[in-house]
Amino acid sequence: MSIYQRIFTDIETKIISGDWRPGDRIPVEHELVVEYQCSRMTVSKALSALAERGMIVRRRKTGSFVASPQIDRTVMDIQDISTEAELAGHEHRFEILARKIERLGEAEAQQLSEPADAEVLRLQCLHIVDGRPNAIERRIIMLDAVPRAREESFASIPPGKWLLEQVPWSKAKHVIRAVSADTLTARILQTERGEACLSLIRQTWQNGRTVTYVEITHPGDRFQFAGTFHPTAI
Amino acid sequence: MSIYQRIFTDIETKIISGDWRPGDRIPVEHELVVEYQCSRMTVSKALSALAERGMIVRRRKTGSFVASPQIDRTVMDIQDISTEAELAGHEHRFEILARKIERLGEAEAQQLSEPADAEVLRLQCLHIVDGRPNAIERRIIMLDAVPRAREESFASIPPGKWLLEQVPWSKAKHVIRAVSADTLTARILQTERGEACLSLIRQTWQNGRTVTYVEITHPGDRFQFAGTFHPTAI
DNA sequence: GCTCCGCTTTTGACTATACAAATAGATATA
DNA sequence: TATATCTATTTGTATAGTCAAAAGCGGAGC
Repeated sequence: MSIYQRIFTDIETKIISGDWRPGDRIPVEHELVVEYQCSRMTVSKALSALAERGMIVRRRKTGSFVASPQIDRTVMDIQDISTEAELAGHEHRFEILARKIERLGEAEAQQLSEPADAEVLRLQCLHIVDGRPNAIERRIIMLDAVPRAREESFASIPPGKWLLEQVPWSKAKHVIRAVSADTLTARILQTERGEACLSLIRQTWQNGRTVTYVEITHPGDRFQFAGTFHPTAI
Repeated sequence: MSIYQRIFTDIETKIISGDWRPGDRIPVEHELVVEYQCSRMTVSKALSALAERGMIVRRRKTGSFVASPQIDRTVMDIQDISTEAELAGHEHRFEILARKIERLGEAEAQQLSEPADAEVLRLQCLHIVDGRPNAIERRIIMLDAVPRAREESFASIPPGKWLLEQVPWSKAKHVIRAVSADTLTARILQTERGEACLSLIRQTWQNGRTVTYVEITHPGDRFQFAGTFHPTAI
């Protein structure tokens, strides 16, 4: 493994593991030169690669810092709902519909590849944009991975945003599907039973352990994902 | 603009414009050193950046070549349907349901930001995977951008794949939605009217001109998009 | 014909150095 | 006090080289 790859993965590991958190300053190039006994060019190459991936930001004179996670730059701009709505200039609020601590059932445990008796926090949350229901969020938070969730009421901060602050820079897997609204979902989203809904499922890991599993269901007539692929801009 | 940025964008432009096509060999580092009057490191930096973006592949001894387009590495792995099905080990075939040359209507022209009287090839194509309808593809090809489409019957090659060969490395915009199947769509996809369907709309440009506009509608129970975000692997 | 060996080309990784640009913070000036 | 200027730090870009690894190619030997 080359030196710059080692520097890259070492720093990436520290960020992904939560050892270094967003805003933390990472060693300046000169310090890494000493640590790895290599030239500044080599360090610079590793840091530039990290910067291009959006994991760190670099500023002259002040140094390099762990960036704020964006959940996903590779799978379109799927941010947490509240941030997304605010950026688009919409008014966003949310309601916690259900919140309970349980143990994982057999089927779910298998689906998440987690032990069947793991303690989880199960949340149901309704997102309302400009006064209309925009999404229903069904979430499982693994309590052994995020013990602080046990005391969090999510009264003032939506679960997705809260988790981003607690567990930054994790791995995630996404699935996007179209599903028909069942009776309950339709009632909550104030739409028709059978209405086409866009469903985003995301499972998030940190250090190989599942952190959260969430399904976000949007009414098809009020939501879409968009992404522009422009190869330009270096 | 720095030298390596100039090299990067110069080559990118040649690829995006179709000047250099997939498989074409691009000048070796030494030639670019002479052309741009710079050091090899600078050339190497530009070419490595292009390689990391997947636009070129580099091989020792043989040189660097324009890569085959993947449509989109940034917006999940949305390839053309036949390639995708084959990779997953499924049997794929397709039927052209309709093929006619028309002029763009007023509404469509506005939607595509193209002149209202532009000549287009309008296609409707059914994709069948493992014997079941998997997608209906409604496509518009701008004939001034791809004149050769006028003579192509698409009997043996699906339109998406054919276009990839004709117009490699373009810009694209994607929208993913959930829609309810109308009567016609439901009949073609052999599903129920009102059934949730996953719709992918893609508009593709080259040199600022629309090349094609396509809506691919999948039955919700037979299709999903999946993407894993793994920050690892340099 | 076939296999193995060495030559050559091309990329990959790295060093040591240089200068430029940005800018936070200290200092000097009005 | 407010503003302008200087300075030191850190990153950004570039040079001119070295050595290494991969791999195509041709020739020697069988």
